[in-house]
Amino acid sequence: MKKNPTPTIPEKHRDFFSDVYDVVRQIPKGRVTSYGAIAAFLGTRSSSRMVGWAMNAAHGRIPPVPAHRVVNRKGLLTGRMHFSPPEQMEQLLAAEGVEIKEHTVQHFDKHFWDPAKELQL
DNA sequence: ACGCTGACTATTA
DNA sequence: CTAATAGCCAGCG
Repeated sequence: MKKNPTPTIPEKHRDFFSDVYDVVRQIPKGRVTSYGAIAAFLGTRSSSRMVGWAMNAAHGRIPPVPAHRVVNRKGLLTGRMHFSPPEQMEQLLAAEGVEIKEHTVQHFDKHFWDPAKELQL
């Protein structure tokens, strides 16, 4: 245990970053997850926005963070506009076997990967 | 210091 | 199903 995951007192939000990146990097190929799932796994369920914020800082990070595998709870690739070419995100997902239509993950529940259930600690 | 914005989600109508 | 509202918190003008 790192410390109390209190959302109001992230003494070192850096831990939050590390945790987010660690989880995202463990997403299996061809799977996707949501910001809320990661946030809930970290204990900051309500701070799902902070996950996206962490993702924004994930660019240029090594080892690389597969941020393209993280979408919102509807399966919509809301973060596509933050990639070099916005279409890169769905392109990467498509290359991993994830069907994308109208910037949205098809069969989202099927490709969904929940760290709290699959990773389990 | 104050208000607005944003890679979000859950609840309520 | 959609629309509006609240909660969340770092960053920026």
